[in-house]
Order: sequence, then structure tokens, then C-alpha cells
Amino acid sequence: MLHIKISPGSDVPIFRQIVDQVRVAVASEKIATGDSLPSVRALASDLVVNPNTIVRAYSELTKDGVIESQRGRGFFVAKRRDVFTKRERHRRILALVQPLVAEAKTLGFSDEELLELIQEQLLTLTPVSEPNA
Amino acid sequence: MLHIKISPGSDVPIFRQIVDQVRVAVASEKIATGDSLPSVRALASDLVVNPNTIVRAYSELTKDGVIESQRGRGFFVAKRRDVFTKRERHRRILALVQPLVAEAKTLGFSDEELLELIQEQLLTLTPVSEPNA
Amino acid sequence: MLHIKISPGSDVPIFRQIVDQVRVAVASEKIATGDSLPSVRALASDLVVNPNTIVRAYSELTKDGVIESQRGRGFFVAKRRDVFTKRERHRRILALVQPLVAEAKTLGFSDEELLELIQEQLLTLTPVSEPNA
Amino acid sequence: MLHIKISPGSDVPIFRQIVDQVRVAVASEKIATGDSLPSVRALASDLVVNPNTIVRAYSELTKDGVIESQRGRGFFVAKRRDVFTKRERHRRILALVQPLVAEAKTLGFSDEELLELIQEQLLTLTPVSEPNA
DNA sequence: GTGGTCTAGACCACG
DNA sequence: GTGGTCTAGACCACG
Repeated sequence: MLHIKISPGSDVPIFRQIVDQVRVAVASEKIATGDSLPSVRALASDLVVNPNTIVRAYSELTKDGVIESQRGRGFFVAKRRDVFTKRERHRRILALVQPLVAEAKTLGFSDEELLELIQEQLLTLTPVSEPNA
Repeated sequence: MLHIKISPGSDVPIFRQIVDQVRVAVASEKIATGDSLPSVRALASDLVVNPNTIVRAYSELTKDGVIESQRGRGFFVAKRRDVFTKRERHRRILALVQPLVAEAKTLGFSDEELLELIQEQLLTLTPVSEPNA
Repeated sequence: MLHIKISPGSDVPIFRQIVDQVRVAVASEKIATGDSLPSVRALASDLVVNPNTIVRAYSELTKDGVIESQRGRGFFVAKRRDVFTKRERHRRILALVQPLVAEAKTLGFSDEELLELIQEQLLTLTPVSEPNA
Repeated sequence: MLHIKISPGSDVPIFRQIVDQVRVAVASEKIATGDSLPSVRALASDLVVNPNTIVRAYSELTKDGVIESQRGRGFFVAKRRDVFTKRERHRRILALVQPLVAEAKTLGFSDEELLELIQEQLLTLTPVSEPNA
């Protein structure tokens, strides 16, 4: 079951917090292809935010091919497919990596410390699947 | 010599593009403690942006202790110093790491690919010092 | 309720007068964690200054961790947290203490008089809490 | 003998740094009534600053009654006299005390820590006179 | 010439 | 409606 939490005080827009959490839930296989997402109204009421904010988040996820709407039924996790070219994926990730590395250097993090931090974050997102043989 | 380029069309604000590039230039020791930066007006005219945009970038860098102004003379790379508490540094870096990792997952990067990308970026920032063979 | 007054004729910049008054209001607990500040536009119109001047004041307070913005909702008093290293805090406070002491000497204040004045000011900022007798 | 040092990198204007140091030197009796100050040109060349900067500093000190010029001979420490009314002195010192106290609170200094810091600074300025009877 | 402050006003992002 | 970014341009302080 998908559980979304937001920090209204963060400087990350609420719609983006939602987008990121759905992405992570899908990537870490907490929700699987075909699973349903909360309805726009339900989630809006749950998070106490404007329904338009949910619409915006869902619509970005739809554009990126992560979820898809079924008219009248709601939103569902889409079958995984590659949306962007290799070049585009690279471009998008570099746009985040570069400022991160620059800021890390300014803040005085060593290369090792930064890599460890990333590792940590990656672990929190690793599917809980238990790949038993 | 510091060479700054901006993409006015990007969704990254111009002042932030400038901040990031100066950070990188300092971190990679392309410019060193005491070196001067382009004057506010010169850089503004060079990049064809409003001087206030440069003021904003320089002022953020000043608050973070990366550069400092000398009234009537211009801005200079500051002696490196730690400004923020460990906790604050952690807070600031996490704010960048979390969305990066989420986006990487969505884009389909494996943990290894992401870590390699970071490694690469870190290398491009490593001071070229050690001029002896 | 926060009540800000400015002297446009003073040689202290308007944005700094605002910053100082918000700091004092927070320190003396006239406004508490989570309380909202006047909106940028409302305060600008109230003080008859340009909204950018308010933006500048609020943005300095945000960088120092005193307040934080919630996109679309406004600014709020932040939960207290330490942002700067001990060394940096010392650096910042000394930058104010030294000129103060120098000026005090010139004006002919004795050490005792100066300390008393500071004491007095500290008292005006002491939270009025303890509502029980 | 008066020994003035400046930090061009400080955000305190150079002329003000000079003013403060002369004030302190007089207050701490390192230089006494009738002692001469370095000539404008000598000091400018010594500090590697524009002579106008020295002129500005000396002229502020003259206005405040700390030094006085003797046409063709140079500047000398003036006989101590009160220039400002009690009310004016109070106004001037409060203008420095208030922001200091506000900033100290923001930075998390306790009342005791702040008072100690001031004490320390006062001690560095105390006349070395040894008032033996 | 350098940066610092402020105004006036536009347009955008978010909710 | 909220804040965020940017332009255009003025005037001041400092050196």
C-alpha cells in the first residue's frame, strides 16, 4: 500500500514531493504494475492539499510513463517502459548531479563522504523483495 | 581565468547557474584564494543579464563564505572556512541527494551507474595540482 | 502579533531594520515557531516600501534559519536550529562587538555603563513566559 | 606610537576601521592629548590606501572632537571633551547595542556568553596605565 | 570605478 | 493569493 507523506515547510514543491515518492515506490517495488493509486480527491483530502496539486503530480507521472489513467476508474502503475533516450536520461541526471557535487565541495564533504551518503539513500530505496533463490 | 556560461532558457535560475559554476571553479581550484572575480557590471554585460542578477549570485556565495567583497575593489575568492554545523551541512546535502536518487530510480539508472556518474563528476572537480611527475 | 516599524531616513538599510526586528520578535518570543509573518505584499504596502525590500529581508532571515517559506502560503517562524559552526558564530558576533566597544569608549561610556546597557537590552528580549505566579 | 592595521577584506569600510582604531588608541591611552598622528600621506602610503580614505577618517574624528588639525603641522589628539549630550550618546550606543543583541540571540548565544565576550573585548582596550598612587 | 540599496514593474510557479 | 526571478534604472557609499 502506498503511503505518501509531505512536508509543507520544505522548499521542494508539494507536487514534486508526491511525484518523487510515487517514483520511489514504483522503483523500489512497493507498488507494482497494475496497482491502483489513491484517487485525486482521496489523496488531496488525506494530505490536506488542493486537489489541483495532486492532479499536477499525477499528470507529470503520466507524462513520464510511470502511471496511467483509466478514464472513470483512476490511476494505475504502468508497465515499466523506457521513455527517454539514453542521451536524455544522461542529460537529466547530470542536471542534478552537477549542482550536488558543487555544493558538496563547498560544504566540505570529501568524495568518500558524499558517496556514502548516496549509498545510504539508495539503500533506503532498495526493493524489500528478498531475492531468495 | 574564470569562464562563466549560462543557458537563459534553462529552468535553473540564472543566478543559480552562476553560483554553481563559481562553486565548481573554486572547488576544482581553477580559481584560488585571493583571486578576483569579474566585476558585477562586467559580468552582467558579458552575460547580457541584469547586474542585479549577478549581485544576487555573488551575495549567495558571500553568505556561504565562498567569496568576499572588498568595498570599492570587487569580489575575491575567500580563504576556505567552515561556516555550517555538521547537522546543517547534512540537512543541505540531503535536500539535494534525495531528489537526485529518486529521479535516478525513475530514469532507470542502477545504483552502480549512478555512483559511477558521481565519481566521474567528482573527478572533473579534482584539483589538477601535483604538477610534478 | 508582529508589529514592524521602520525609519526610512536612517542610515541603517530598511531591509536590515526589518531583519533586526523580526530577530528580536522571535528571540523575545513575541512570535513563536509556526506563526506566520505578514505576506511580502502586505508588509510592503503597510510600510510603504517596495516588495523587493521585504523579499530581501525575508530571504536573509530564511538563510539564517530564522523563518522559512511555504510556497504559496507565506513565511513562518522556523523551528529553532543551529546553523553556524562555533567559529562562524564567534566571527559574526565579534564583527558587531568590536565596533560597539570602540564606539562606546569614544562616547565616554565606562565598562560598567556599557554592560548595564546590554543587560537592559537583554532583559527587554527575555521571553515573558512563566505565566504562573 | 600609534600602529594601525586594516583588513581590506572586511565588510567594515577601511575609513571606519581607521576611525575605530584611533578611537580605541585614545580611549585606551596608547596615545595621549597632544600626541601627533601620522600625516595623511604617510599613513596612506603605509596602509597602501587612497589618501582620501585617510582624510575621511581624520575628518570624522575631528568632527567628533577626538583629534584636531593644526594647519600646516598635522593632526593631534585633542583634549578630551564631551561633544554629545547624554541623550545623543545614548541614542548612538543603542543603535549598535540593539542589532548586536538581536543577532546574538539568533546565533544562540546565552546572555552570559554575550556579556563575557564584551568583557573580553573591553579588557583588550583597557589602558595599560597601572594607576599606581 | 567598485559594490550596496531601493524602486517600479513584469512574468512565472505553486496551490 | 502566495512567493521567486528578472529587468531597467536610480542614487548612494567607498576608494
